[in-house]
Amino acid sequence: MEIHDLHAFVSVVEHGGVTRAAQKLNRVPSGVTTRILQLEDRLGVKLFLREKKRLLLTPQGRTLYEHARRVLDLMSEAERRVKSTEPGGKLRIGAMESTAAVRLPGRLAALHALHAGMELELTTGTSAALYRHLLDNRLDAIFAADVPQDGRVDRVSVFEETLMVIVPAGHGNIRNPADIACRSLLAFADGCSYRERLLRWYRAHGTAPETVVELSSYHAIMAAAAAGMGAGVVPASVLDIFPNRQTLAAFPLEPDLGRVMTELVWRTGMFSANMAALKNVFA
Amino acid sequence: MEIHDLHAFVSVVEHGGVTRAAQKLNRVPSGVTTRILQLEDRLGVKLFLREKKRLLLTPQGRTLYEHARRVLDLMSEAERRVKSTEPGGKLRIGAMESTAAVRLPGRLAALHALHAGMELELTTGTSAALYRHLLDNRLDAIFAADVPQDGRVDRVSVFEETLMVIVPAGHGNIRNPADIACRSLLAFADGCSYRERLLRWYRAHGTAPETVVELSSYHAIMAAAAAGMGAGVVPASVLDIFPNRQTLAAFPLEPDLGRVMTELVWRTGMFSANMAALKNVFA
DNA sequence: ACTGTCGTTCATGAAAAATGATTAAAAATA
DNA sequence: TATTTTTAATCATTTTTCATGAACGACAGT
Repeated sequence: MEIHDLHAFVSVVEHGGVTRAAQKLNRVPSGVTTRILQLEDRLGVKLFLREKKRLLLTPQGRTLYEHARRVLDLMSEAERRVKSTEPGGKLRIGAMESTAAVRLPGRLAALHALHAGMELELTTGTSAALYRHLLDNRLDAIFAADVPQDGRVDRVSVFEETLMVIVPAGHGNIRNPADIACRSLLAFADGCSYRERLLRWYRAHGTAPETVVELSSYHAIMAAAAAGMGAGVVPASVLDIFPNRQTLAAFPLEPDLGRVMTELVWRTGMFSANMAALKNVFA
Repeated sequence: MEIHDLHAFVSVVEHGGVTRAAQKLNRVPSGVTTRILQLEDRLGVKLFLREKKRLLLTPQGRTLYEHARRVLDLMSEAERRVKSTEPGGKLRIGAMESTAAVRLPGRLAALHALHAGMELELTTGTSAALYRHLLDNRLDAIFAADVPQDGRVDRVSVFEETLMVIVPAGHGNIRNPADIACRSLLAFADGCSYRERLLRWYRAHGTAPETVVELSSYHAIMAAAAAGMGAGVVPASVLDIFPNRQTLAAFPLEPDLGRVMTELVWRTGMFSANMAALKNVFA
């Protein structure tokens, strides 16, 4: 039961005869006959009732026809979709928590409005985790920071974030880690590139936070910082949407560590129509 | 894009490699590789990204996979259904008006209850019209009377009807056409075997009705007869379900013409599982 | 009786596919 | 580090499959 056979069969049914079917298929009638006969033989079922010189579809033939028609339609649909340069179907996007919260909602909505056929799947995670998933082919594109140089991926810069050290309101100015009154560091899960940057900053000044408290959302970090649990680090854009902004004091990290590029990264050779549409919206 | 190719492709995707796919397909790996490469070539699209002897599905590959999976499922479903000896799918039944009204409802309901997968399509018409449709393969089975002997069809007797000549209540006994006081004959459309039988009866007695009024339902015929418009002929079974039975007088036609066998008829060689189920309910 | 149409049968040549051996590169193991 | 396995790809060869064209038989319409 190959597509070729079904094509011949369907053509015979729809054109009501081997000869006309053969013409439509640009084939010789005897070949079409052989196809049908072979099909009947393999299925062990009579597809047509031969009467005089006419072919009458048997009930089994009708059953096969109905299915064959759907199969052929589905096949051409498949070919169309695979070859299509139009966006459509699933696109698995990964993003850092902060990016997902501040940068993506508006533009992803715009993307969806532009290409209704696209199904966007958004997963959040740390830059490191996202990058692993990209390499494992579990994500099609990620928004991440500090992604290592790697020949297997292509990238384009999309946002620049400014990292802010946050402490309770009233805290004095912060120029280096020693200025931070809080001993605890409030941070995101391991693998978070912002946390990594802050720790680099500590190390650069020959020190380290006493303890690190891992929290699972930026809102939690900011709320904890406001409550005096410790110092945290968040992008300025995230800080801007924090409802109780006035409960926090915030100081920019020194530029070489505090200016972070968020990149849109995808696997080289995996630049699909969906990827193009995504890139278009952001870059 | 043949089914064979799709099989190889989905197997590679699902087993994550050419080697394992080849094992599952009882084929040699090199053949599977060639298949995939050919598929990519014909589609003009990279299905896999080759990275360090590993195959990673591209977005286009994923699109194809999703469709291919459905195609293969549909194919096996088709094969299953075609080979199946279980009733299911459409069965196009034709019946005379009288049979459809009196004999079929109960048993067709039973048939449907027995095989929920069957879709019964009932068409009514005269025996002659039904027979034509059967030969044209527009019906799968018919309930009809006086179907000609014909090597192209098989048959089985299912009901015996007794034809009754009906006239307004109070009419005297009827033994031959001359006894009928009414000049008009109320009859079904041309091609109705009952009407034909009644006319044969007239001819056998060397006479003919003055005029024939064609009506489109047995209820109309009985109502018209009750109103004195003319004489009609209906099966006793139909007469039994007429609401105003007492407004009519009815006399059986002489047995050789008045006893009519209704047969279930189908085309030789078209005895499907559905037909078997139908026959089982009636014979 | 003639003519044209239709589906089928058959032998033949051409195209396509599976195979097995081989290679190159990477991963697993010692 | 060295060795063994595993993996996908390439190539020549064999096998299988398919389309072709000619011939045939059965019918339909003038």
